[in-house]
Amino acid sequence: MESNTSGESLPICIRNSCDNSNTEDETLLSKSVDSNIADAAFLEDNLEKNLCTNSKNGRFAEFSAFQSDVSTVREDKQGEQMTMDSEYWKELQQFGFPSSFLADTQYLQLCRHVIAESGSIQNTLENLESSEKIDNTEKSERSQFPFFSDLHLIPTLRPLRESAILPPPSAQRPSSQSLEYVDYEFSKNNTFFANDGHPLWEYSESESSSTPLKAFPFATSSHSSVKDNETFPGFGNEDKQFTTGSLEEKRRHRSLSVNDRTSAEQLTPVGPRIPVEDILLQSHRKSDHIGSNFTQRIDDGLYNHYTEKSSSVDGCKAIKKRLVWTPELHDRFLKAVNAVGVNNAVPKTILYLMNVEGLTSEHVKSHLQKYRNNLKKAATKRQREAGQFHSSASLNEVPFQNLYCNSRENALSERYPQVEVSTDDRVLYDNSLRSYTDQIPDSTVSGDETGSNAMVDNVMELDLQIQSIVHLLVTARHRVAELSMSLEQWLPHCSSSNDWVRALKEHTSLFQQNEMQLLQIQRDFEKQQRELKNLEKWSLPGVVEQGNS
DNA sequence: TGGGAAATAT
DNA sequence: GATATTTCCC
Repeated sequence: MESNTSGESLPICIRNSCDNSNTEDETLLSKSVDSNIADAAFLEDNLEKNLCTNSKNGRFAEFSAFQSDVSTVREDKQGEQMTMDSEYWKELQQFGFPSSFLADTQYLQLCRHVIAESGSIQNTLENLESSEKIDNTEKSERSQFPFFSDLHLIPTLRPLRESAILPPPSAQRPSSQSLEYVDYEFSKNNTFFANDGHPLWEYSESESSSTPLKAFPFATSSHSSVKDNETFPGFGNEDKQFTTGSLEEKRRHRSLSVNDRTSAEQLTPVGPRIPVEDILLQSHRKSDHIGSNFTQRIDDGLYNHYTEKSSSVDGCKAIKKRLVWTPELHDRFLKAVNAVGVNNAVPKTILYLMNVEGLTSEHVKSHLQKYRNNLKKAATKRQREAGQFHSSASLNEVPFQNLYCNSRENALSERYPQVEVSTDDRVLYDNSLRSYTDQIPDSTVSGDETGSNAMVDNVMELDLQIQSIVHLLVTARHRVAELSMSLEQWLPHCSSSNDWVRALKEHTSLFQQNEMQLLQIQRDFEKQQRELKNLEKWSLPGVVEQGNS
């Protein structure tokens, strides 16, 4: 066997031609397995922790009890299989467990599964190593394991999460509540904090799945004092406080006390931390405002560039420099928009919320225009393609589809989809479930949005986490599969026929099967993600591209 | 002021 | 030629 196609013909992932000796190969292989396990363990850990806190918090207190119940009932089935049984999950779901929670749980189990599988491969590998069967000379000829050396594929959870699409802080205001919305930060435990450290919400005790979270209305006391831009309705000019000094401390929570216009609702508090950023100022067109001082601070990095064009005169002529919407700016913009809801977003408000020095409502206006157009475009496109996601049938048990993507298609009809999201867990789950398994009663959506503002956000956050995890899982599994494939190749050269070899082979095929599924999952997943991205961040503005004329 | 669309700049 | 922004109009 060896004679033939030696090294190179060996398919698979040979990424670097290395000439490691076999021992090295083995080591690598072994290491790879180890790291797979570690990765999986890491995932498990995180998930578990997460679930733990949740339940500790009472959010899903009833779950454990329930679960143990169910599991005993289903003792017959094998633990693992049981978890893969979508009926089981449906059942749980009907008991009111939020989808995000169930999904977390499922993934946790998947992780365990991966660990288990990795573990057995490792064992096999160990056997293999100890086995005399492996002839050193034989081994020396093939070095197909080098590729694992540089596979630090598995990213850690955190970075992934960070790169995940941030859920728009949907700002649907709870119609009847006066929760204020603020930029948040996902914390490790179950409390969410605003950027300034103010706790926004946390999982609460309420058992009802519909209101698991508790939002902390800000310390209202504080806001009144806030005064920077004060009631935002008033600020008319763009000259915000140049007194940058204060920014950092700026209370991000400036609540606008109440709404201005539309009576009603909003307490649109704050936008993001409003540090007054720096931007370059542009000299405006002829009508320059206020004199000259446009501070032009170009903050490193952050803000953008007003591309200066006519370098010549500046003050006078209508030199307006073109504002480039950097990702940072756009990000703020999105936050601001989402804080109020696209439908209520108007330049002035956004401008206020963005709190960027030097930005004018005109800038915002046009950007908003573009934004809306993009949303419409995306929505349209989406409708067209509707119905593509559910492919991979086999994955019923992996409900990672997202959430706000297909949920409430209807509501969106009114143009700005993503922001419309105002649902509760249950709804999300129903929707996602529906797409995979049809039927399942539609729960009434619109019902209560009360206090779900924060909850919705939380759900989104959790869903995001799940997405990240799925990603990790897929990657991890993929890696394991890769590993097994190479093992398979190696096997034939090991002329041995022990049980472990057989077992290994079995594992191998198993993994290959899994891999297919996973790929499918991943594909779907990515697709959804793309869609989501489209809806949510349409395209980043000029950003990077540009150059060239 | 805000929305929308034409005009420009990149 | 396609986009991103700015202007112009209502």
